[in-house]
Amino acid sequence: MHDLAYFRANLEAIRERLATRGFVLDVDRFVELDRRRRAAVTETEQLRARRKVESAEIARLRQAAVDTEERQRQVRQIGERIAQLEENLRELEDAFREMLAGIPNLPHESVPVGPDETANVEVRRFGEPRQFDFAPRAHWDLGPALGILDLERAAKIARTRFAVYVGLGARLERALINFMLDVHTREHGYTEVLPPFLTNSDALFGTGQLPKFAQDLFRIQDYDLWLIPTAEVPVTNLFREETLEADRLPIKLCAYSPCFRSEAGSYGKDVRGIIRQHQFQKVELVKFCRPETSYEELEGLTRDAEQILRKLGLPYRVVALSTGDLGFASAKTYDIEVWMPGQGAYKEISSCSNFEAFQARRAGIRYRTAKGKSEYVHTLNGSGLAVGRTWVAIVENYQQADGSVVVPQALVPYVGAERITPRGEIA
RNA sequence: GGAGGAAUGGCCGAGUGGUCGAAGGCAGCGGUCUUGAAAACCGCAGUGGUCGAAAGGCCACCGGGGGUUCGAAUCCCUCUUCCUCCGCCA
Repeated sequence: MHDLAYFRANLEAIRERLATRGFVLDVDRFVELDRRRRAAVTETEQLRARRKVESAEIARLRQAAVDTEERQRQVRQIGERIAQLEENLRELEDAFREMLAGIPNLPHESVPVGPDETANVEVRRFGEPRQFDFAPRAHWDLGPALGILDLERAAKIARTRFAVYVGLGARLERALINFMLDVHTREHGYTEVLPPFLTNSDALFGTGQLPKFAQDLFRIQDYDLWLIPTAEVPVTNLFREETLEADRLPIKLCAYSPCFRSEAGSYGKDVRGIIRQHQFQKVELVKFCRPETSYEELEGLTRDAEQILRKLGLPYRVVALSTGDLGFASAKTYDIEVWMPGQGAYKEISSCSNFEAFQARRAGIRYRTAKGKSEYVHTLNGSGLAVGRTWVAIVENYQQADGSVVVPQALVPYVGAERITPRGEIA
């Protein structure tokens, strides 16, 4: 959500800026809606002011024992007129708010301008893709062969795009979650939270998933509850409609959660394996900070996420998304992409964004400045990391010619094994 | 799930139909006094919207939504949250 006064005062510049991310702002419609809405507000309020005065007059007259029947009748008519105007105003407000809530954030000035992901800019790289002396296999071959991943039974009990992890496969997933949480809490200063995995509509509006992206979510029947698509939603909304003390900032939280996405419209994309699932596990990093430090905090948050890959010895690169590839609420985003030998490509494993005050305005998250004024915080988040994709990266990068997988050193204490070999836990 | 009670400004707490945006206290800010501070005293102080160049008006907000009324913090309905008791449960 944009700041209304700022938005009105800079319409043309904003229209041009939004165009770089492929959003067409209907300036005429905005101006017209805003004009009509304000006219309705003025008219309604003037009538309300009149009713107030008249009512006070009635009170006075009645104390003086004067008959007020006729006056009451007149004021009743004013009241009826107000009710009509209020209904009209409500419609205008709804239309206006809906339009405003559907406008994406403005890209930060440092974001490369371009129409789509082809304009993304690589900012750094870590490690080199390993040279195999055999043909590396993809995880959808390795997993079932090792008996650690069962997609067929998952489809039977749920549907396609779900997975069952078995034996050391399940253990590896759990090990990664604990490893990531330990690194972020012990070494990077984040506080761990374990939030609800379902949230209400208000929370999803706050972070920007609603109203525009309802089709990407799973909804619970008969309740105003949805399965979270990311822990960003419950964690960012922790402080919804709250004013934080400035000396508490920045607040750094991390959370493990499963994430649920309908993946509507992604037919034919990443259909094999577990790259794209309806349910996956993720450790999320979330920050609340003062506006003047948010870009510094974005660099730090991205480094924190990268650190997991470094410790695991997985090659990756960091990419600055172009204006055309930015998510709805983001002002700037770095994607971290890990090397996947089975697919011969770098695949997104984390997305780290600064939302500036866009989410804070929607969710009403403020802080009190030194002068005592309350202002909106900046919010940031990033995956630290997507656990399922990290699982894939380990299996594919650490595979051996005999089909086994060597466990990265940093993870051995968590997995309790140095190597994953077929065990046949479930036939 | 059932029965009762509660929800007022940063905090505490008055207020059951008519200048109540809301007494009082605490905390906050400015000032007087003081070498300085404290105390005391005086004053200022909420959020959002809207009109206005500004000064300043006006409107809304007493947990959320709806209703009754000329007029609602006050009455009615409903929802939410918290507390007490019963039931159930991990």
